[in-house]
Amino acid sequence: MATINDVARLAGVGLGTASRVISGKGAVSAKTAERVRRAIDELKYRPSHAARTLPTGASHMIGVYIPLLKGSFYTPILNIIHTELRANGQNMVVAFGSGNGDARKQAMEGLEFLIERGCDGYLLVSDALTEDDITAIGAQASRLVLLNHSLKSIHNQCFSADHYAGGRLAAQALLEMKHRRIAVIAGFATSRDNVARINGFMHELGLAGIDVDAIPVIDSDFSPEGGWNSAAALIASKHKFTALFCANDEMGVGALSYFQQAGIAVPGRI
Amino acid sequence: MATINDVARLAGVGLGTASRVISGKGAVSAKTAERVRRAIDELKYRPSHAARTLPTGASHMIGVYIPLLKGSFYTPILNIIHTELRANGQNMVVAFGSGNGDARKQAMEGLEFLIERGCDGYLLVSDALTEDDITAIGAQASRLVLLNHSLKSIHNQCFSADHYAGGRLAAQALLEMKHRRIAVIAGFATSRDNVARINGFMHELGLAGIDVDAIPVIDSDFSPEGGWNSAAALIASKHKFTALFCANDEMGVGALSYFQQAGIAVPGRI
DNA sequence: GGCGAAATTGGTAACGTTTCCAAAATTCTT
DNA sequence: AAGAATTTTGGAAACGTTACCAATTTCGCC
Repeated sequence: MATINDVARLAGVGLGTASRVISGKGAVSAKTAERVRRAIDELKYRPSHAARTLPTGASHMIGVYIPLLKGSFYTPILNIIHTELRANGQNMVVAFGSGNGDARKQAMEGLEFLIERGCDGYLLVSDALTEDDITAIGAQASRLVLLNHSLKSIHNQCFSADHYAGGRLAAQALLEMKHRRIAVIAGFATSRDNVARINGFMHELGLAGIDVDAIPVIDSDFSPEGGWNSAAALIASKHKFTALFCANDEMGVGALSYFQQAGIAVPGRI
Repeated sequence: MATINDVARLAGVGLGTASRVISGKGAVSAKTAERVRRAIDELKYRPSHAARTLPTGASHMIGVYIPLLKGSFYTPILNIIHTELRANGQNMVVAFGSGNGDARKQAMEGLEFLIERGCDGYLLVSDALTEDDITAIGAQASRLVLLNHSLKSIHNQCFSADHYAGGRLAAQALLEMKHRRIAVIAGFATSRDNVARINGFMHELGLAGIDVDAIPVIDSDFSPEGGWNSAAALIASKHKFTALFCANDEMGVGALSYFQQAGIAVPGRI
């Protein structure tokens, strides 16, 4: 691979001048710049990313952690992050959850892996991290952004959707359609997202005078299979309901699939 | 950030010795190694990835290009690549297709982007590249692996599923179930995958004595929406068929969705 | 205890950039 | 035309690591 030295020699200029042309920083006369550019083309020169990182300290890589690459939740997020990063000349280095251990352990493993690589910044989509974890990564905490989670110590580096409001909106939609007998398929009971959505949903139903304690709620796992099984369980339980709230799309799809197989029309009977 | 020099000084050893302990290459006495390790802990030392890359030339990053992050085809591939890479201490740097321009242009843009970063190797999932493109990247061609495509000049760096055989297997499955009137929803007519699958499928039907020219084939686009529309078009066309072959899962899902909405039982009528 | 062999150690020279500073060349001003 | 001001240029030093070589220490053996 040709280096900047080769370029400088071929162009008959000094090292500094070649560097200025390549990086575009600092003035160079038009004539000289042209000569350097010709040398670059001739040698098919490409700057070494690693060598550039060393004196400047900027790696132009952003590490992104996603709990898992599956389903309809994280994938579009990853897609958008990638597009935005690339438009700004940044690289995306990714780490997904390993699937072993609890969510917090996986997230920290992923983050550590990314930190090893010396990224300029870190983008974590996970609500499992705690204040202790932030302390543990020390100075790197200042280059960390959290999505879908909020921690006091870095609260202005945290960005979330308002899941509580989401739950309320879902409830309002069903209430507007005059539904009063409503069933719920919830996600993991330990998931903050889930708890917030369900709470918001119930709160709104309560305001409408519905007895929320009588609402059948099945705790599931955010997966299509979980939605399928939960829908089956709801039907088997003989509870009567005209509408169903699922805490995420995946379970909604699973439930729809069960209803179709069971010959229950949606929309129609539910 | 602490450097290897800080570690060496604190441990009271030479630079070379510290390097040997950290990289694990070369013999160091147990006593000394322990001293160095304590210094590492105390300083929370982390080797700089970029500095390491410079003398060795190995960046420990593998660039992966995927045409798009959507649907059920590429995502699991990406997932598996990630798992395997990480288990070997490698990083995955990803580039997705931009969505602008033809597939070949996008793939080359993605590859160029990755090459800029100086990865150790490149993994491209794309059947759009040509021999000219391989020539264009010069020496980097030796560190390129192609998935789902094959080019003569680097044929031992190419790995593909046998789409023709896949089409044949699909046909055999339907024939075994005694289907004789079969419809087809194909993918992009320009897609090699699609052409191979359809050809394999038709070949097998031909062997079974079915008039393949009479088979209704609708060219679509591999998307659920395309499958939906094509299924609708097939039904509207009044062709009679008891089985349907879709060139990929996405279109299959779209077709199923249409049939459900149209009240056509699957399995049952189709 | 002394010798040779082997193991361990320290430090210099890369790796390919950027950043600076001083020197040289050019332009402007009078 | 001379001097001052400005622009352009070249090259040394630094970034943090690894690889190598030479020097030192340790060990085994008679």
